[in-house]
Amino acid sequence: MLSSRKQKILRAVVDEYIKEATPISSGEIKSKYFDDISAATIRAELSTLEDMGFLVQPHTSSGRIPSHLAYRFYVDNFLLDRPLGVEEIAAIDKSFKNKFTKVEEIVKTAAKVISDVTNYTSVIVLKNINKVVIKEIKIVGLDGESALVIIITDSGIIRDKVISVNASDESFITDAVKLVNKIFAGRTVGEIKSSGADSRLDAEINAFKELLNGVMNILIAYIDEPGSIITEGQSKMLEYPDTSIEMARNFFSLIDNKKSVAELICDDATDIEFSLKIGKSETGGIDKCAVVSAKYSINGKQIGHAGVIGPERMDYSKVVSVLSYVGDTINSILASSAQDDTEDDR
Amino acid sequence: MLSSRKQKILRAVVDEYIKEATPISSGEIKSKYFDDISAATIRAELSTLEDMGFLVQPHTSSGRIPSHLAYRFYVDNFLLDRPLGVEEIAAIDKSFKNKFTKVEEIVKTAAKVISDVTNYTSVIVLKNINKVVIKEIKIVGLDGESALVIIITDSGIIRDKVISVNASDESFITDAVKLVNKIFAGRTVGEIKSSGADSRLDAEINAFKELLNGVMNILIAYIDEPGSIITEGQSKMLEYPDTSIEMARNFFSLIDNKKSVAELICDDATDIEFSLKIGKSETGGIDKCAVVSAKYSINGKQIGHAGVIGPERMDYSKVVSVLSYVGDTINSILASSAQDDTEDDR
DNA sequence: AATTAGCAGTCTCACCGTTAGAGTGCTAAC
DNA sequence: GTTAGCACTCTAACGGTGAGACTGCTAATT
Repeated sequence: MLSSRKQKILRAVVDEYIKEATPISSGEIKSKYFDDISAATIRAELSTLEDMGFLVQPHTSSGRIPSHLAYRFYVDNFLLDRPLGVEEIAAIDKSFKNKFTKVEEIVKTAAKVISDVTNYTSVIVLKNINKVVIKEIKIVGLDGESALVIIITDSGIIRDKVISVNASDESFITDAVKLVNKIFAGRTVGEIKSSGADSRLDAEINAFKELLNGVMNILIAYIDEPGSIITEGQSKMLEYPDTSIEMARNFFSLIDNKKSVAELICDDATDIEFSLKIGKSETGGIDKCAVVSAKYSINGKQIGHAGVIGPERMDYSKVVSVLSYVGDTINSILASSAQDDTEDDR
Repeated sequence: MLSSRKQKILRAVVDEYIKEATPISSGEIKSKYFDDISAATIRAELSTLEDMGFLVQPHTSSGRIPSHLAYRFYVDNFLLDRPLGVEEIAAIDKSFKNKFTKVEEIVKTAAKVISDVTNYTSVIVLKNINKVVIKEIKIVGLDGESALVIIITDSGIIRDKVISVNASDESFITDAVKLVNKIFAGRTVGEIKSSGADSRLDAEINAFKELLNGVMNILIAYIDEPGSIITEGQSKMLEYPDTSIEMARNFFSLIDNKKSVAELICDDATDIEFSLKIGKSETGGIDKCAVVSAKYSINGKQIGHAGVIGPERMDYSKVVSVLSYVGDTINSILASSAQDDTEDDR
């Protein structure tokens, strides 16, 4: 275990480095953090902290910079739930004051505000959950050649998409709606995909085969999608003076690959609410970067993950506070409208 | 006017520089482009081309690199309609083989394929045209508290959005639809915005005031939006080895500002189909970058602009070919479905 | 045993000078 | 008008040097 003085010094190095992005010397720490001990003593401590793997010296006569171990220790031990400032809370609340109904809108807003308030790139990954229950399917004929299919579930509209049909007359659509709801309503999307349409209805189905296939395809596409990924503020990473062109390249080539972004943000390994990945090995190859992500849920049902990607020297406390406040806000918006639903399945 | 030999030399410098991104020497040009004249002669020509402002020497003893004037001359004189390769055509055709109905989907696909095939960042700006005529408005009640409003115009669905209503019973919606269509159908969005709802209907309107306002707001929001801007392949810019961190910063800070991107891509000043902006002064501040953009229209009606942003040393011919092929493809997809519409208003 | 002042040692950074090489501009000859 | 040849210029790379920033060590101090 680290002596409390070592901890204080380690914390000082990380705090200063996060602020300055330059190696920190013993003298600097002495003048800003300690009145009672000398720079020499701090030097001795720094030296052992380096031996323990927490600090790194770019070269013999420079100050120390934190290793990922140091950041790790920092977030594990010093991460305080620093309350957000009034302007930050105001900014977040303001973004959410509109009424939303489509999940995508809320998520987009959340991604934007997270990025704006933290000044880092934000990512939200929305799970397409098998377990979502279809409440009702509406079909609106458009022009005799195509129709808009609206799929309403217990968590709102999950999809509305145009399919092509040969709708001869008005009643065709009305009948189709009845049939489609008879088949799909009340079941979960997962169920439908695995079991297919109910075979006992074959006779009825034949008449509406084309339309039914269209709806089926929408549902299957929904499940098969990796989930929607929303990224905001990609350019934020470039605003930090110590971002090199290589870092930028690594960062953007990862960001452009939706699959790896999703993997990075969706950390289901642990049960804890927040996941912090620091450094090359933990972030899937972006050196000097870190990822903070949180599980988001509504009424206890997990709906996705939200996260922030930024430089290793990141304001972790702020990011965690923002992620958690935005998560609470979303929850309170959506929970109210879904309260009358089924019981929690925790 | 430039002698044909000067033109050949200028073209050689630009071609080589686009390939190599390094200053081009007289010897290089001699060996790759000329058998009949000596390097010394080429040197003399290079020197006068520099005096004329077409070439720049990074330092006295280096080769020449093109100035924007050179690129400008190059695109004005040497830009040939190089036909696309089979794989490129195949890639584009493949992306468009699905059936689309929402304009956004097509545009997203187009942006993606343009970026993929050219390897530059692509931008599409879609105009929200006042002149679009509302064919029909459909309203689908969802849960007694909210309803989905679908606005269908002569160019397809332009918007579907959830609004909140207090729909007491089924017939309320049915009546509302009748009223809404009575008021809005057949008029253009621009008209509606400027004139508001028809005041003679005031009595009828009162009952549906809330709902009507909701629809009105959707239409107004549509007009007031600067038009949707879709950007794809932002990271492509970083893939070029001569992209510096400053270039990247300039580039991304511009890209993040939707308004200036739109201004850059939407060049209505000239009547010509393609617009090429090269260098800092023409591109709104991104040094060493160029923008190629094209007007896109359907059935002769202009619907927006598509463009590519990349390094000044860009494969202009390829970009122009791709933009024009994609434009034709979109046109042929959408024109067919809208053929039965009103006559062209050119 | 921990702390500290003092000092030597080490490394970077910014200069400078040098050299090799690349490429030009000029000149005189064709 | 063209060209060969050469002097000239500039860069990039390398090594050396001195100032400055910190450290690590040691010996004295508490």
